[in-house]
Amino acid sequence: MKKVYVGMSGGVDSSLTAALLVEQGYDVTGVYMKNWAQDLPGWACPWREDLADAKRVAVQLGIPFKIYDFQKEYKQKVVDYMIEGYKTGITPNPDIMCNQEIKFKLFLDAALEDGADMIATGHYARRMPLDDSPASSAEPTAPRVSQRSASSAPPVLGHRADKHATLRASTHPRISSEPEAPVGQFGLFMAEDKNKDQTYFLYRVSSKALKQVLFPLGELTKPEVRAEAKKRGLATAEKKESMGICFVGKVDIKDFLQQYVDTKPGAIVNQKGEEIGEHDGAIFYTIGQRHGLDVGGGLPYYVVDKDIDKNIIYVSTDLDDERLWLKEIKLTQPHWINKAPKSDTKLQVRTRHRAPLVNSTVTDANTIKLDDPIRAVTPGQSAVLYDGDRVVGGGVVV
RNA sequence: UGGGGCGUGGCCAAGUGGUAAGGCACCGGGUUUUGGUCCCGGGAUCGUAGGUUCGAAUCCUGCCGCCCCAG
Repeated sequence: MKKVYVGMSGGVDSSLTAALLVEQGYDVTGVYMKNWAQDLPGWACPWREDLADAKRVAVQLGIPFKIYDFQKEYKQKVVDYMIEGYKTGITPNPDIMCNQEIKFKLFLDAALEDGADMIATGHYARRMPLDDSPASSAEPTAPRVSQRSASSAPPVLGHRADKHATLRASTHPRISSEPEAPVGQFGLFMAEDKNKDQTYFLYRVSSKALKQVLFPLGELTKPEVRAEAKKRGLATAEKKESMGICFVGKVDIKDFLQQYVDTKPGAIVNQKGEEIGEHDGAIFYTIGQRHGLDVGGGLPYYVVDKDIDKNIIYVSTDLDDERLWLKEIKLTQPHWINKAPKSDTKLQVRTRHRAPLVNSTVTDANTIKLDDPIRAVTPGQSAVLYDGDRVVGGGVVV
């Protein structure tokens, strides 16, 4: 009987995950990962309730229950990564980091060491064995060498890319790119419920880890999960969705950062070059952002760029501002789940959770040319590439 | 202190006699396992003091403030 350790957060999804595995005959152990337990000014960390809920469900299911304390590692690998990223002017994605470093590395390793054969989580994603004929190779297009599109790249983009590349290089990037895994075994696929699919956050999971991971909810829709949980009388069946940074919760990111970073007021400059207001720290703002600028009158302003060194944020009322619509994305720290795509491979990409897929061409390991421009592609966020339902991999936007 | 114009919620801005549109910002809520986007909801008696009128933000007068022309 396979021994499976299930990450139980105290929510419906992971609760039902555990229940399903028990029913499927696995030897299930529930594990609550204690990653964050600190209150913040004006915000109480719900870890006690979450732990209690997870434990309650474990008791209902009659499975062993454990607590793994990863607070130290979570702080280092996820929170510090996030804080450092913001300091350099990018907009990091802590949840992707959390999956890479904590759930599918630390937790996996700890579980295996503890005697588990596999781990499982309540993610909406699917894992399936790949055929011998690797589905990874999409038909190669015109057999030309990857051509740089220097001409088509807007000057602004080039400038910005360089700027951020420099910034990143000066820090210690915490996202480590996995060595290319051998083709084979398992691929990561979008969930059946395209509305809840969470593969965007999982593209940095290694194929090695995928061999030992189960996603029992991959074939279910959210309403079904709710119904099934209710049918089984799980204590968390009606629990409200939790949102925000995983394990930390719905904290105001600005309030959170202010606990760790000192900032100074700076200028808000519009598309005409006029200073139209003052912000309280450029690191708090991200590309495409509209609210929080406190500048009113006429049309809404959107952040189109920022200069972290000068502490200036650039805004525009022009919805078609060229700085807001990129046709090409430059990546750093690429990570491919099974195999890197060949040059000029046609794939689909998304640059944020739940965003529609956009047809694109991977011209080389770190360049994606988009068929249609994407709004507010943001440095620090990830671009994830799909081949149909299969997650090919992706990288961090530079 | 010669002439002209303006002053509506934090900002922009409709409304010129019938009892305050709309947008932005902000706040609250919703969507969302990051940030962001998006969606819904919320606020003013109209610079001020009088007058005319059944009734005024809308007409008249004084005052205050601002802008332009006045070279």
